[in-house]
Amino acid sequence: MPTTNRPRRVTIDDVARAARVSRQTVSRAINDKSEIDPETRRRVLQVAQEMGYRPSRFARGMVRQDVTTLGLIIADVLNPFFPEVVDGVLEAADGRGWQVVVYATGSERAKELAVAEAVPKHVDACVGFILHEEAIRTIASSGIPFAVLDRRGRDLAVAGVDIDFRDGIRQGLDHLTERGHRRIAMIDDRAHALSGAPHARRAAYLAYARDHGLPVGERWIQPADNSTEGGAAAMDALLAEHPDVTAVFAYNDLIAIGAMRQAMKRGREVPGDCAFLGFDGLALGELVDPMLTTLYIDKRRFGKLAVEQVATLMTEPGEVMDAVIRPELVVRRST
Amino acid sequence: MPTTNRPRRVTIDDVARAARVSRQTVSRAINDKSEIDPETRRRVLQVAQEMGYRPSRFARGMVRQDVTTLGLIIADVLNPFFPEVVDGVLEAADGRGWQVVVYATGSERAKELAVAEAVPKHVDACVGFILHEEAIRTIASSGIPFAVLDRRGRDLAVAGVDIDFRDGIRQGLDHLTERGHRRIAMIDDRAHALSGAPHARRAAYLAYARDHGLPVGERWIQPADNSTEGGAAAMDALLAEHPDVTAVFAYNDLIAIGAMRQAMKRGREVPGDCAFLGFDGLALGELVDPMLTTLYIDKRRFGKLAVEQVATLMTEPGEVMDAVIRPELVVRRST
DNA sequence: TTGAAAGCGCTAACAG
DNA sequence: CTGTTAGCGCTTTCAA
Repeated sequence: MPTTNRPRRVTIDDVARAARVSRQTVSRAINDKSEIDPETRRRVLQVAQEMGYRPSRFARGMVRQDVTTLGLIIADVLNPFFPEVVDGVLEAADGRGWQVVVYATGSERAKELAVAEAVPKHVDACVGFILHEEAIRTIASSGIPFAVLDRRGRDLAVAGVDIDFRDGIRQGLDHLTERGHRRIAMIDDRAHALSGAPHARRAAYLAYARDHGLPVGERWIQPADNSTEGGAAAMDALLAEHPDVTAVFAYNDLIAIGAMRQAMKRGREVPGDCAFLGFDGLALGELVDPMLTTLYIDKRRFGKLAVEQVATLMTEPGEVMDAVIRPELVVRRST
Repeated sequence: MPTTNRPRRVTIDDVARAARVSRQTVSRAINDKSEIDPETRRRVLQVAQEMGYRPSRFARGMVRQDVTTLGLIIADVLNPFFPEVVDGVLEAADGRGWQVVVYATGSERAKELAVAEAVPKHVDACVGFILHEEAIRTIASSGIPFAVLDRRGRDLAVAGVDIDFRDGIRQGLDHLTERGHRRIAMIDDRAHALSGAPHARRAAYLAYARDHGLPVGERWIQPADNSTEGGAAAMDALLAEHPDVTAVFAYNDLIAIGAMRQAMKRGREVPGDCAFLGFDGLALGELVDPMLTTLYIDKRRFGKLAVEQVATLMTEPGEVMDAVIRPELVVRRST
C-alpha cells in the first residue's frame, strides 16, 4: 500500500499545522486581510499552495451568508428562443452578483418534475420556463422565491411574466386578413398541445377565426415537433389536407421557417402562393429567404423581468407580481 | 415598531422547538427518512411549512460532501456556437448528477479575469472557453480540476480540448482550390486577432496560401466583429480593396453568412462570382440561401469531452489530458 | 500581529 | 421510533 493515503480533504487546520500558525492566520492570509505580517502571509500562502489547499465553499458560505445562487430552468438551449432569455437572466443576475445554475428539461414532464424536486435544495431563488403545472407547484411550495417565465395566464399564486399572446395574434391575423387571407392555417407545437398547459396561442387563433368568420377552425391546426424539421413535416401534412391554404400562422419562428422552406420546396411561392407568419422574433428570421414576418417578443427583457421579480421576492416574500410582454408585429417578406 | 422582528433565518432548531421534537427528528422528516412515525413526520412538516423553514444548503453541503458544482465559462450565449457546447456540457454534467453554473465573459479581458478570480470560490470544477491566457492561468493555479474548451495548441500544463484547425483548413482550402479558386480572402475575428491568443485559423490560412503559391497573404485578411453584421461590414471592406476576390474563407459561420448576404446584396452571385466557406457547422448554415459550405465541428462533443476531462481530474489530480476534434468538410451550395 | 473561543446549521452514528 | 453526541471547515468576535 502507498505511504500516503488520505482521501480526506486538506483543511485550514492542516495548513495551519504545517505552517505553524493558528488557523486564524491562515484564514487571514487566504482572504487577503490586512492584519497580518506580509512575510507570514507569504509563507502561509506558499504552504497552502503546496498542500493543494482549497477552502470549502460550504464552510465559508455557512458563516458568510452572502452568495446568492439563482436556478434557471429552461426547456432546451438548442432552441434559439432560450439563449436570448438566458442572456437576459445572466445579465440581470450578474448585475446583482448572483450565480446562475442552469437546468434543461426539454419540457418533458418527468424531467421537469425531477428538476423541480431538486432545484430548491441547491439554489436560493429560481426562475423557470415550465410547462407542467405540477412542477411549478412543487417549486412554489418549497418556499424559495420563484417566478415562472411563462405564466400563460395561469391563475396560480405565483409570480411570473405573461406574454400577451392574444394581442399579438390579433395583430398578426389582422395583418394577414388585411392582405386578403382567409384560409389561414395554424401549425401548432404538438408537445404543448398535449401537455394540458394553457394554450393561449391556439385559443386566440380559434377565437379570432370565429369572431372574423374565417373558414377555418380546429381542423386547420396541424401539430408539429418544435423544430424546423417538425415545421417541414407539418407543412407536408397541411398541404395534403388543405391544398388551398393561403397563409400559415406558426407556433413559433422555428416551426414557421421549417414550414416555409418546405412549402417552397413543394413549389409554392412565398408569399405569393402562401404567406408565413412566425412568433418570437428570432434573429434567425432575418437570415432566411424570404425574411420572416413575425411577432417579436423581447426575450432578453423577458428573462430580466423574471429576475427582477425574484429579487423583489427576496425582500418582500409572498408578493405575487406579474409583468406583461406585448408582442410586436414585424412585417418582412414572408407575408 | 413591528411585534415580530427577526431577520435571522429559521433554523432546524427553531422548527424542532416549535414542534416539540429533537432537531434530528426534524431532519428525518425533511429528508424523508424511514425511521420516523408518519404522524410525527406530518406534524413536523406542517410546522416547518408554516414557519417557512428552508434547510441551509451550506450546512447540508458541509456534512454531506456529495454535490458537485461545475463552472462553465463561455463567451456569449447569443453566439449560436455556444448553445451547442452548453448543451453538451449540460448533458454530460447531468449524467453525473452535477450542477452547472454558467458565466459569460464576452471574451473581454477584464471580464474573463474577474470570472477567473471568482469562479474557483464557487465551484468544484470548471470548464471554460477563455481567450486570455492570464485568465486560464488564474483558474489553473487555483487548483480546481479545470479543462479549457479551446486549448488552441497552447502548451500550458492544462487539460483541454483542441480543434484541429490546421487540418480543417487544409480540407476547406483544398476544396476551394480544386474548384479553381486562387484569390481566396479570409475574414477574421477582430477580437481574437487582437487578443494575442494563438490563432491557428489565421496561421493555417497563411501557411496554406504560401505552400500552394496562392496570390494572397496578410493583406487579404479582413477583420470583422463576430456577428453577421460584422461579416457584412467586412465584406464591403473586402470588396473595396480586392474586387477580384473569388472566394472567402470566414472565421466562422456567423461571419460567413453575414459576408455572403452582403456580397449578394452587392450583386455578386454565390457561388458563381464568389464562393463562401464557413467554420463551425452551425445549424443555421442549412437555413440560409444558398446553404453554407462549412467545416463542421461537433460542438456538443466538444463540451462533453471537456467535462470528461475534469471528471478524470477529480480522481486523477494533476493529469494533463488532451483530446482533439477534427473538423469535417460539409459541402453545400455556397461553394 | 497573532491566537483562542464560539458558533454558522445540519446530518451521521449511536444509544435509548 | 426518537434523542444525544459529535463533528463538517470556516470566519467572527474578543483577548493577548
